[in-house]
Amino acid sequence: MITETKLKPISVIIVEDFKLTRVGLRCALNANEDINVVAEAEDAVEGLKLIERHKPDVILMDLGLPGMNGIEAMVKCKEMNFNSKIIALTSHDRSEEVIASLTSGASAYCLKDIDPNKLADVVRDVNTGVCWIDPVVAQMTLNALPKIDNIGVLPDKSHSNGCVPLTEREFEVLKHLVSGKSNTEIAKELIVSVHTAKAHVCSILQKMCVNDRVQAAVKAVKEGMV
Amino acid sequence: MITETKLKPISVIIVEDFKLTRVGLRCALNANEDINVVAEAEDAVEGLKLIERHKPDVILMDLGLPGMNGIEAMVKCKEMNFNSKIIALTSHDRSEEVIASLTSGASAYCLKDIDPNKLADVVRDVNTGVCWIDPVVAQMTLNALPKIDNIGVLPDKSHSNGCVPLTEREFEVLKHLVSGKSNTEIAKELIVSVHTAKAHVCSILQKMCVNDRVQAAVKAVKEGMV
DNA sequence: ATGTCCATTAGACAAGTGGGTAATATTATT
DNA sequence: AATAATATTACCCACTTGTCTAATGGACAT
Repeated sequence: MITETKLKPISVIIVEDFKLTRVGLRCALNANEDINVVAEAEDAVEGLKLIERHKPDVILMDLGLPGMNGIEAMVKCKEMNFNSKIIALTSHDRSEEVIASLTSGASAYCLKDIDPNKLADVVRDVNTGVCWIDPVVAQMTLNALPKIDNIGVLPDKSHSNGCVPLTEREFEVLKHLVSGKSNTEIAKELIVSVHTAKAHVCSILQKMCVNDRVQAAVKAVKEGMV
Repeated sequence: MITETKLKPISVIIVEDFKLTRVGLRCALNANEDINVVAEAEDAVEGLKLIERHKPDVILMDLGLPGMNGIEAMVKCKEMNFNSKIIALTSHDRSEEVIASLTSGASAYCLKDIDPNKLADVVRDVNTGVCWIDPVVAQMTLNALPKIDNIGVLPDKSHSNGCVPLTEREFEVLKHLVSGKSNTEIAKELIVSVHTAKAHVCSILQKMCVNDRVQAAVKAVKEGMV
């Protein structure tokens, strides 16, 4: 059963300047038991405040906002470092806007004429980490990806990163490592001895199959495990 | 759920070498009234023949096929120019594999441990043109998108590297640094002494306003200067 | 020619790093 | 109750890193 029945509902914040659209979104989403719109904002500044206060699971962000636009807002939002997923919502289908959204923190890109039920599905998907892109702009987004030599990509040697998962603690250490902290600083942060920090770093390196912390940091950033 | 009322079902072809997985996929999908698995293949060559014959709406393509691999198969498939949507299916989460799939014609990337009901949803989504990417690899895919910060869409990030520009040589060193090389290795690569390499690294750190090479590497990756 | 910037080299030094090995406590799992 | 995994600490050792001062030659501009 994937029905999220008795779990706590997905909390959502809507940032959208048109009142009518805002009401529409709220109604469409609140019609679902597993989704709960906890707040709404009509501009980015207000939105960011609400996001900071509520730390929602999912943020519906209109791109065409007055004042600070949606993309700037998403950047600031990501800087706050909650784990909120962002759905970019717009009526345009400009290529740069799509790419800019997705590289600025959005996990999904929806056009406003999306079916309300479908939108609820997207909210659920995005909440689990899925990347979802509207049909109208999907192809152009895929075309923007850097081309890689297709042949030889599959040595099928299953290993790379996923094989040995990091423990929670190691993951915590990794985050500090990526932010450029030394072992001593990491130790201080986690309130453990330097020896412990070193031990964690050491096993992180081995599990990630890299030789030093720089490689670990780069790999972590590139693969989005931060 | 969105019940696709009495329209003709979505036709699907499965290309997968493991018989058991194949059966599992077929059962999981055929359990849905609006989805109809019309054919199955256990290798790419056979798969392409079936695809040509049936012109399915959606193709489930395993990447780790014997002989011609799934990515090659997708390229050939796209060359046939039917409008079939492709879902890449694999158990790996290697970054290059994901990108290669999506640039070779796939509209979706699923790991094999996906929930069967979810897979049916993905089939429906993809059939409408959506791009859908598994949570495990979503972030790394988004990170692979080209950064576009010179367009008016994005906030003016002059702080990034604009303060003090790196020289060509330093840039060269930075690239090696990001790839995880030690000063000794960088020196060997550039055919200079270790002292030189260290000197370059030192000025890179100062120009990038960071304290150590890890921070430099992370910043370089995040801001797309590599 | 003079000054400035860059690339190169060098020696020295304090601090940090990564690899060993090994021990103990806590926590799940069986 | 026994086992396994994880977190924690410690010590030692070779090596790396980042900063410092200092020197040399090339390029480019005023």
